[in-house]
Amino acid sequence: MTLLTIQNASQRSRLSEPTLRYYEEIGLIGPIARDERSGHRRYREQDLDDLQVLACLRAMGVGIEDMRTYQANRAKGRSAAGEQRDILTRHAKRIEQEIATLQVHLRYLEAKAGLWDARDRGDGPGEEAAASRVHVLLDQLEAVLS
Amino acid sequence: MTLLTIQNASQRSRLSEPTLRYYEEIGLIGPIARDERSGHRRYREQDLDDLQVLACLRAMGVGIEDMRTYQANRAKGRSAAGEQRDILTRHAKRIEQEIATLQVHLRYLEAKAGLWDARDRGDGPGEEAAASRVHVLLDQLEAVLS
DNA sequence: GAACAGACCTCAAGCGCTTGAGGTCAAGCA
DNA sequence: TGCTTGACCTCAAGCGCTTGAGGTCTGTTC
Repeated sequence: MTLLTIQNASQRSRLSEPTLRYYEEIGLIGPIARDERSGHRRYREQDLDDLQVLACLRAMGVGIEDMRTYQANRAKGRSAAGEQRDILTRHAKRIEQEIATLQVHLRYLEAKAGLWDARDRGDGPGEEAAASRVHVLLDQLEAVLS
Repeated sequence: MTLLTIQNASQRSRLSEPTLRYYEEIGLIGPIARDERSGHRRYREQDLDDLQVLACLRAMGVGIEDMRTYQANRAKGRSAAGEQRDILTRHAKRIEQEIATLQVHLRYLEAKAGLWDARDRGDGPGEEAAASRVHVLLDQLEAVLS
């Protein structure tokens, strides 16, 4: 049975070391075994599996409480499959929404950056005031859309 | 000159009341005038313009320090236009990246939700173990991609 | 005139981490 | 043998707000 240091566990799970300690502290993963002399954490392969799952969920913006539920259900197997699916589809919807919003923002940012660019080059008299007015309009548009 | 309560300002800027107080506290917007008797905040149209801009920036994930810079530059007009454009294009890149990542996650979530769905219906003997194995593989894939 | 509702105030704590300070432990080297 | 290095430890504070507690002010109703 291979035991991993927190550094190894961090690399393989792609979670930072403080995050690993944090997840243990709040009980998202069970207490990790310690080295007797040094008191340092030693992770088992089993722990790594758990971390892998948590890392995925986190990457998708799943909140701590949902992670907790998901982990608990994982142990139950088939009987809790429905709830697992619900958690995931709920987040899939959130992400779809988020993508749509970001795409609006992106268009806005590009338009606006273009404006400052024109202003930077200073395209003639009256340009300054006109650009300023367009800025305000764009901001208002964005406020309505967001 | 119309003066607005914090509630009105919140509605029109789409920033929560605590956020308005917070932005004032950290100096993102200048100190807001107060009603003499009650001590309640009274927002001017000028303040609303500032809030509008901040709301846009925030909606796009621009950090506080960049907001501060952006606001300061706004007052300078043409001379700081280059820096304004930089802030915006920098964030545009971030958002593009974010969209790409989210799209990967979305595909992953859908695949995974489908798996739990199959497991829920229980498609026969041996299915349980097989699904479990696929779960682990998917998690690893996601860990690499994210 | 007293009681109530509603909008506002300030202050403190919570979220999910990250960052930093300050200290311990274990191994390698002069 | 003492000294350095590096990986680890714990604890506290910071991020950008949000939420909640507890109190004040103003206006309305009985």
